[in-house]
Amino acid sequence: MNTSTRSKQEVDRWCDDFESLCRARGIRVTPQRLAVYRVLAEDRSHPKPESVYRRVRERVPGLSQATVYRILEFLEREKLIKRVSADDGVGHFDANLASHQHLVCRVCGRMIDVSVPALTNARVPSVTGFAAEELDIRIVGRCRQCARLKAGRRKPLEPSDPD
Amino acid sequence: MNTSTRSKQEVDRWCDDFESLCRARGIRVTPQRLAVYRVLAEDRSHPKPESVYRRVRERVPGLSQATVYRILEFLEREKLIKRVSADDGVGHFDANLASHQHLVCRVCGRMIDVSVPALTNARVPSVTGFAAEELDIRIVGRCRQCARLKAGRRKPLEPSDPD
DNA sequence: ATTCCTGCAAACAGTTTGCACTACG
DNA sequence: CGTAGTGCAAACTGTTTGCAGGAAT
Repeated sequence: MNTSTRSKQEVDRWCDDFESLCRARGIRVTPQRLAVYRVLAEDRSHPKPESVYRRVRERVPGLSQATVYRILEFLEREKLIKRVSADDGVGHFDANLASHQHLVCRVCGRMIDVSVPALTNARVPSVTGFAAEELDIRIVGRCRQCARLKAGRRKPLEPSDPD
Repeated sequence: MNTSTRSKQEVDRWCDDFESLCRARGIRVTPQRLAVYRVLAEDRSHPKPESVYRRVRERVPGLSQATVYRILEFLEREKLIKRVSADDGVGHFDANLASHQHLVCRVCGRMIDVSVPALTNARVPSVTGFAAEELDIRIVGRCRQCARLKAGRRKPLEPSDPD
């Protein structure tokens, strides 16, 4: 099983839920929004806007980059997707709203979903003077491929979306 | 006490350590590097390159932005400072290498150091096929100021470096 | 003296915006 | 039909790079 995609049936279900949730909330459902959401639902690799754009465009030819940015920002504001924190300075998005953590390779930047029970169940600490809502946990290290390489090479693999 | 600065004596000590560590490692010590490091040591607010530039420039007049970027990247590579993950798409840096967490306000973006024992002591989980090295934990919520404001206002306060 | 660092300015990459047009509900 | 969404292109912000001169060891 390819770890960076989801099964078609799961994706279909997510998209159906997405569509009904939008309608219920009075959010307009456009082909562009549906397509952006679907690409995110299919892709576990936390793609960047540019990569979302490339893939959505194959299905919605006229699509413009600006629209992708606007949709991603909008869906994030509506809490229908999440923006995941990364230190490469570019946005990464995730349709998986369930509590989980990310393995982050410090060499290639790849980000892989995991769910470590001890962390998923960790209580959000109470801190005075701060309304803590959730924990965002990244496990930083080296992925299998990068761990093999001897130090020295700078960028053995391209970041998150190699395609 | 101002939570976003460190005492002069502590800063001096950090800078001394920094300088001797550089000499020991054969890293050239330039006024620019020293000044960038000092600004980071003084500032607990995880400043962006632009804000580091502004402050360092007051002390090193000729300084160019490119140099700040180069120094930040260099110091990070040498593990003398850390780049902290943020989702505003711009780099944020931290001279505090001790294990700690960040409170991140989802409204204004402010990032505050905390050390929650339960999290600081959390064991780095072992994940097959991944050489896990450290945990990067962000506690996301609303800071005191932003928690007070009723929903509606978009950006009550400016992100991390208001000055 | 040699090697590495810095300043400058231009190039770049990612993201945002104004405006006219289109389409969802 | 009205409002909100989209496409296009230009503007912007943050960051990187090439090169010539300068400084640290």
